[in-house]
Amino acid sequence: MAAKLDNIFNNISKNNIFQDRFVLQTNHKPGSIPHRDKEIEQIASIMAPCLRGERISNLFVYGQTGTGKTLSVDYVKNELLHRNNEGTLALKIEYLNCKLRKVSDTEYRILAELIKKLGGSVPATGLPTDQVYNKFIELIEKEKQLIVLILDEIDQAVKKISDNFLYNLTRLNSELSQSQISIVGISNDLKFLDMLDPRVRSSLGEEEIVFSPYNALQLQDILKNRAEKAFKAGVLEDGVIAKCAAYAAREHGDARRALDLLRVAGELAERGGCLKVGLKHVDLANEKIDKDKIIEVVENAPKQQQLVLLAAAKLNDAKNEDRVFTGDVYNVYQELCNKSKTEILTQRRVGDLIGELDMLGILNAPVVSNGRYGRTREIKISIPEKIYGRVKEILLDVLEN
DNA sequence: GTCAATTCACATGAAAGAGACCACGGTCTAGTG
DNA sequence: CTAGACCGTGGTCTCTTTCATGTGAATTGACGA
Repeated sequence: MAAKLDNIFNNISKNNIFQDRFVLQTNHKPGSIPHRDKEIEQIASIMAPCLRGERISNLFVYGQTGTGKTLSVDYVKNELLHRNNEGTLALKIEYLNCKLRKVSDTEYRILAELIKKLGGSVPATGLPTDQVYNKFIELIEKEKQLIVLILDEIDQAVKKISDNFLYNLTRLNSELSQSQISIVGISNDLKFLDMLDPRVRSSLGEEEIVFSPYNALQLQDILKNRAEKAFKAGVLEDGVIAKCAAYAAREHGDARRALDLLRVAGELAERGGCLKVGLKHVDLANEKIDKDKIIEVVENAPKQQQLVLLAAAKLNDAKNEDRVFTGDVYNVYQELCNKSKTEILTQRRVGDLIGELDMLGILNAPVVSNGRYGRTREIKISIPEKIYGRVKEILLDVLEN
């Protein structure tokens, strides 16, 4: 055992692969953003008037995940603030990611978070929402200022709440006498604007910018840039970067994914005590990322959801009938609840849980119509063979206690 | 054989309840002068 | 007399239930060739 540990620690302390691992982490902000010059220029020209103290048009930025939206907007934001560093203008640009756990899901919390960012404070709960609005307005009106709110992953927020939250925000200007607000929305969902109320759409989408996905070559470029700083010279074998880029390009050109791949590949190589990062590490990394995601989700899922998944897994194993439907799962689920002395949820709710598992990609549960025999979901497990065992262990563990 | 009506087994929506959490303001209690 | 403990009220949040409505195609049955 001691020898093994020695081995591990030595490998780490030698650290023969990475130079600066942080560069590959997702929260790292690179100094330059390749292949996004045009978009950055657009954003800058739209936001520039705020340097003259004028209200800027509301802006809407679309694009798939990992296409550099957040990064670009953030970059422009910093440039603007930098140019205004003498503080001649009362200009505030606040960034808020609507998807963060603490923020998520409710109008109240988003407002609370905004207030906090603007220097006020608001209790986590317990206040009527309109009072929070008042506080928000009061805070803004305290002095004459220009405020730009950058709302990242705004689609997530609107999906959970309704869009009249956005309506309220856009309308806020009419209630303000001296200050002014602009909104920059960032969304992954291209169809997002269509879902909105027309009134909101017209006022929010005064300007729109679309970020197209990176292609494989651009991804390679980005990776090369970062890899130079992240890895020691010469540890990357030929084709590693190209392969990472290719994998990521397959997934709608997600740069984040590409960087994750590269980082995990590096870590795997390091852990394996290799001196170089090879193609096989990339393959392993690709697998590992998916696996880890699934296992993490399964582990952290609420108990009821785990039981539903276990029920589905049991039916999947039994396989005397090749098609598994919601009703079947519900029956098995009930048995499991009895066994583990858990409260039994209604079928309505279980249906939703199955839907959530489907969204997470753990189940594949499309709605099918069997004509006379009703309409239901046909449920299949979509967990890779290799970790299916692990997942079931986790689930059976849940059943025990 | 053709076509519309029927029917199944849920999906999907909307509304509302339970229980946890929290802020606020009023009241009570103990300590202080 | 005052600061802090305590309590009731009213608000939010999350998860869930209840009630209501929707749905796609296999099946059925009437109809005509």
